[in-house]
Amino acid sequence: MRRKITLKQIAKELDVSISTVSKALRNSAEISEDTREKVQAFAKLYNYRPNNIALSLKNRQTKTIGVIIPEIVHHFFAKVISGIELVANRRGYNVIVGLSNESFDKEVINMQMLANGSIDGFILSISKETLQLQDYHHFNETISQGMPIVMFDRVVNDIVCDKVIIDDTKGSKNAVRKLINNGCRHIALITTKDYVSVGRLRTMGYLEALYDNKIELDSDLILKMDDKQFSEDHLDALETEIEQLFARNKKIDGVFAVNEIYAIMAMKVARKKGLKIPGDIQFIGFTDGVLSKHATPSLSTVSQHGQEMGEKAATLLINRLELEEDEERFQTIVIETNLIERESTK
Amino acid sequence: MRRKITLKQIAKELDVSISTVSKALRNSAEISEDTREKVQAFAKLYNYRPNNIALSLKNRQTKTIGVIIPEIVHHFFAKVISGIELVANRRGYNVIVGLSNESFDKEVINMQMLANGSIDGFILSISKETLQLQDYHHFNETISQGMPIVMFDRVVNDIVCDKVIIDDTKGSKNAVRKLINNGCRHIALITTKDYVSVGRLRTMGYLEALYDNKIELDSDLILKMDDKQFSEDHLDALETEIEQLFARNKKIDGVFAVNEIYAIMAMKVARKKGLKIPGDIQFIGFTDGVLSKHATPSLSTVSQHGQEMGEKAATLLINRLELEEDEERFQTIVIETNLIERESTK
DNA sequence: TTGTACGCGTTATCAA
DNA sequence: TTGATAACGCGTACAA
Repeated sequence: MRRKITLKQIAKELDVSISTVSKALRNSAEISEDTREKVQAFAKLYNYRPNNIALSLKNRQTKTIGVIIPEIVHHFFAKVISGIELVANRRGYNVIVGLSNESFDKEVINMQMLANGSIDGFILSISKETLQLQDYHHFNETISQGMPIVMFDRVVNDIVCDKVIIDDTKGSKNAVRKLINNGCRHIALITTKDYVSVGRLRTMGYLEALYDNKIELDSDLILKMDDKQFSEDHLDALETEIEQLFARNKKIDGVFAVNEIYAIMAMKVARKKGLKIPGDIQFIGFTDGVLSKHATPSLSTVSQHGQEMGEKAATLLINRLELEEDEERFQTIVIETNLIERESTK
Repeated sequence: MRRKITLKQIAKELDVSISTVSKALRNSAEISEDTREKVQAFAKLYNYRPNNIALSLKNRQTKTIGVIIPEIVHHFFAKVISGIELVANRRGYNVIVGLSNESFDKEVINMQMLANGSIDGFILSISKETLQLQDYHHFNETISQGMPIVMFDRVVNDIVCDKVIIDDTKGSKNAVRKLINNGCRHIALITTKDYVSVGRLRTMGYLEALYDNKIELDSDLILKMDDKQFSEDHLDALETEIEQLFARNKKIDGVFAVNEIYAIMAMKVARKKGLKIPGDIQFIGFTDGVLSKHATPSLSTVSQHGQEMGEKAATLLINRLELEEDEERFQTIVIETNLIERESTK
């Protein structure tokens, strides 16, 4: 099992110096046509490729982007990665993925692992546990070491870096307004605890829409789930909670959920109770997922444009990496959401 | 924006040699307690971490695994990655992901990018285009350069390497047998063109089950889709094809589909025609996905155990990487499938 | 107990 | 036109 061929080996075989080989391969004008051809032919024969690691060491850059996401088995994050990959590869960068699994410790460890020279910069979405603990030292440390970070979707203001987000409040406000315009007056909200930034913002959108339309807030209609991750247990608990929500609010005629699974679950419960969708009750979720599209009835959702988010994030990061001087101004790009109307709304 | 601190800088600050610093940090007995403490304190203060790139170059190993998959926005592949990550991180490896997007060229480019020193070995699933072209030179080249490959799910016999697969034939045979036992006699098969290995094998399972149960094969019941990827267009075409399938076979009472989306689509079409599930017609799909679980009715499927596949693949690869001598025997691990019965079957 | 020298693979600079 | 040398950051065998 032979090793990959190196400049040194080529040089030895051809009885020239290493630097001659190096120059010949890079078509340097310094080298005679003769040697150049000889070297290139030999290199081609043995399928020579420069060693990336050595180049990284020398150039002090790895041409690799580190991506940390809370969970990969999730359509939205998968889409984002897909977008990052697209831009990164086009601009000559690799993408390396780390999973935090919604855990603070794993997030920290994963970042340390990558920050020690493996990558040039991070693109990440903060884990729920980190958001809850509000411990952001690892981000600040990374940044102060000169490694840029771009955050997407789940971000916090405390950290000074580029960000790509959607207007969660506006997106959910539009959704709830749509329900109201469609005649709903008793709209339930299924959301997460407030430490999840996107959950909080989407809740705000719900409140604003009610307020704008002079619909009185009924806190009994709001369900805040405490989810670390979508475990099986969590789903069961979710179902029970939703059943109780329906039990104590007989007049619910609309549901807005801050993610796909909550909405699907709510539809399931409603259907079990014999409610007609969208006749008796209408539903809107929040995400990009396949579940929404293929559910029965298909679910209207606020689209997050995950792919675009990934592309924007990668562009932001690479631009910063390739900037000559330190550009101090950090950007926050807000991606427009749009409401995809399907069968769950009138 | 300061750079990461290096041994050299510490040495200079403390006015000792680089190797002294290196040894002190690694708790070498050679170094006096005095200097050791001094160095360690300083290093801690400046948050010193050895540069991975330099270590990779020196040790001639990167402690990184390259994963190439055809498509990340896909529950099964996401699950596999998740499994790979789990094992890899536990054993001190990073995971770097490349997407082939079902394209031969992208697969080749991505592999070349990573093979030049960035990683120690590959875990991959072959793209559809590659399977169609039957051009496997890039795999053989990689292997002959001493870089191990572990293939999963979509594999080919021509390549000598470790593999992790499921028994596709057996899995689908069981599924179809289940339909037969449940009383189905006119079972449609929705599959892919034969160049997709798993499609072919699953088709075989279907045929075997029919044969074993002395049910005559009706080729009109078989639909072979030519899908490069699950684009929107493809889905539309799929729906049309399925409608025609139902139109020309009035008596269909069971459907076996080689993936989730085909099955869900077929259910949708059947429901549109007013058929009761599972009363009039029963469905079984093939995969791990969320769609199946949350569909209405929920879809019975052959579970592929993607997470386990990833774990096994990573274990296989890392074991080989850490083996002293070249172990020539290659393994093919077959993961058991099992039928998850949900509401789409009796 | 500490320091020097070397090598990992590459490129840039300077000398021959 | 070619080659020697240094440097990227690290660890280690060996010398002091």
